[in-house]
Amino acid sequence: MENVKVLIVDDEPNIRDLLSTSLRFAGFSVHAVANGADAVNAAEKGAPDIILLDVMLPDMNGFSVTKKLRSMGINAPVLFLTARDETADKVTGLTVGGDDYMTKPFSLDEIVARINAILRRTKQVETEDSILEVGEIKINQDAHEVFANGESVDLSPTEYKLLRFLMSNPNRVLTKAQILDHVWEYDFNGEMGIVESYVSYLRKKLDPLTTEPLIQTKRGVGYMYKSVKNAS
Amino acid sequence: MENVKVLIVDDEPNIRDLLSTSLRFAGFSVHAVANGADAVNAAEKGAPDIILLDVMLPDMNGFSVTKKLRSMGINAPVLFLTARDETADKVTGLTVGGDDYMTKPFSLDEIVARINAILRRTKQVETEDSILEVGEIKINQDAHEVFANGESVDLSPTEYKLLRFLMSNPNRVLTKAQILDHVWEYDFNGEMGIVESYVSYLRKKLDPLTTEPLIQTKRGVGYMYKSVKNAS
DNA sequence: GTGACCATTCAGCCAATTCTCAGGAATCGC
DNA sequence: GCGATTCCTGAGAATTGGCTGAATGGTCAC
Repeated sequence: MENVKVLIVDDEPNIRDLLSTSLRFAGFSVHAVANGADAVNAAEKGAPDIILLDVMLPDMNGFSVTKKLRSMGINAPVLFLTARDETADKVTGLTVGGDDYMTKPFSLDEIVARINAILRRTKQVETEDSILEVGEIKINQDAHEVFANGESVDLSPTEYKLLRFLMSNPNRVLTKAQILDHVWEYDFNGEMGIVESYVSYLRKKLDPLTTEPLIQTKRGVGYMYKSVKNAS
Repeated sequence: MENVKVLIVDDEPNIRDLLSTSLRFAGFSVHAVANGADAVNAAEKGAPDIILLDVMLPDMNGFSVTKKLRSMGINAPVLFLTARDETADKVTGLTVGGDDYMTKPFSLDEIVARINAILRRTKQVETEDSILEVGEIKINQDAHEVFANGESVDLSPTEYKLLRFLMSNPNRVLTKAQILDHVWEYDFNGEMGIVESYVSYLRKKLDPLTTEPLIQTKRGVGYMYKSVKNAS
C-alpha cells in the first residue's frame, strides 16, 4: 500500500486538518482542498486513488462534483462524508460502484478502515488484506467477524473497532488518549474511563479463549496488544 | 466474463454516469455516448458485445439506430431502455432476436442481471452461470425460481432481487445503503427501514426451510448472507 | 369493479449497546 | 508497610437499532 494518493474535499478547516494529519500518518499521500471547483482541478492534476468528499460544499454539492469528475473520465472511488441527519433521503446513489459513505462525526480508525476496504474492492492499487491476524486473534474485515484460535467471538461495534485498532499496532503501547482519539468519534466528549470499560469487555470475551492475556496494561502509560511474532 | 464490452447510449448525463460507473465496477468494459449518430460510430469501431440503448434519443429513435446497425452487419444484442409510460407495442416491435428491454427507472442489480441473461442467451461471450447456488439456497435466474434445500420458495419480485444481491456477495457485510442502492430503483426516495421489512419477509419464508438462519444481522453495520465454506 | 397481490410507511416492542459511576483491587513510591 | 494513585469491573440508566404486525395505497388480472 505504498503511495496511495487521497484527495480530501471539505470546507471545514478543522475536519480537513484532522483528516490530513491522520491519513498522512496512516501512510497515505494527502492533498486537501476546500471546495468543489478546486476538487475538480486537483483531481485532474493529481490523479488520486480515492476521494473523500463532503456532500455539503459551499459552491456545489458532492453529487455535482462526482458527476463532473466522471464526465472527465476520472473514475477514482469516492467516500462521501455526510452529516448524521441528512442521510435519510440523500443516501440514494451514494454507494454506486466502489463508492461508500460515512456519517459525521466519524472515528479516525474507522475512516482508515473504510478507505482500505474501498481500495481492496476496487483493486486499483495494492492494499492491505481483508484478514487481519495477529497472534491468536483473527479478524475478517469484510464479514466483521472475529476468531480467537478458531472460535468465533461476538463483539459489539465499539469492541470490534477497539480490538482492530489495538491489533493494527501490536507490541506498541497506546495511551488512553490515543485510543480515544482513534476509536471514538472525534467529537466524543466523555471520560477516558470508557476505554478501561471497553478493554475490560474485550478481555472478558477474549481471554477465556486464548492461552495468555492479549491486552497488557502498562500502568501509568496505556495498553498494549502483545504478540510474540510479527513485530514488523 | 472477462472483457465484455458494453456500449451505453443515453442522452441524460445522470443515467449515463450511473450506468457507466456501475457497470464498470461490475467488471464490464464500458463506452458511453449521448446520441444515435455517435452510437453508430462507436459500435462500428468498438465492436461491443451488447448495447444499452435509450429508445428516446434527440437525433433518432432506437428503432432507426438498430436498423442502421443491423444493416452494417453489427449484430450485437440490444437492451432497450424506455420510460415506464411508453406503450408496450412500441417496444415489442423493437425486440427481435436476443434483444430485450427495461423500463426506467431500473435497479442496478437488475440491469446487471439482464445483461448477463442476454449474453447467456446469445452465447457470444463467456458469461456467468444461470444457476446461483450458495449454501442451502439455489436460484435459477432464467426461470426466476428459488429453492431452499430442494423445496421451491415463492418470492415477490423485490424479495427475489434482494436475495439475489445478498447471495452474490456472500460472507460480506452489506450496509442498508448499499442494498438500497443496488436492489431498489435508482430514484427511490424512501427510508432504509424498507430493507429491514424485506429482510424480515425473506427470513420468514426461508428460515423454516433451512437448518440455520441465512441472513445474519450485523448490528450497527448491515446484513450478511452466510455460507459455511469459502472463508478464504 | 373487485379481489389479490405488492410496495411502502409506521409505531410499539424488545434487545443490544453505550456510557457513567463507584467500590474494591492492584500497583507504585517512599 | 502504607498512603496515593491507577486500574478493574459490576450495576444501572439512557439511548439506539432492529424486528414485526398492521395500515395504507397502488397496480394488475379477471
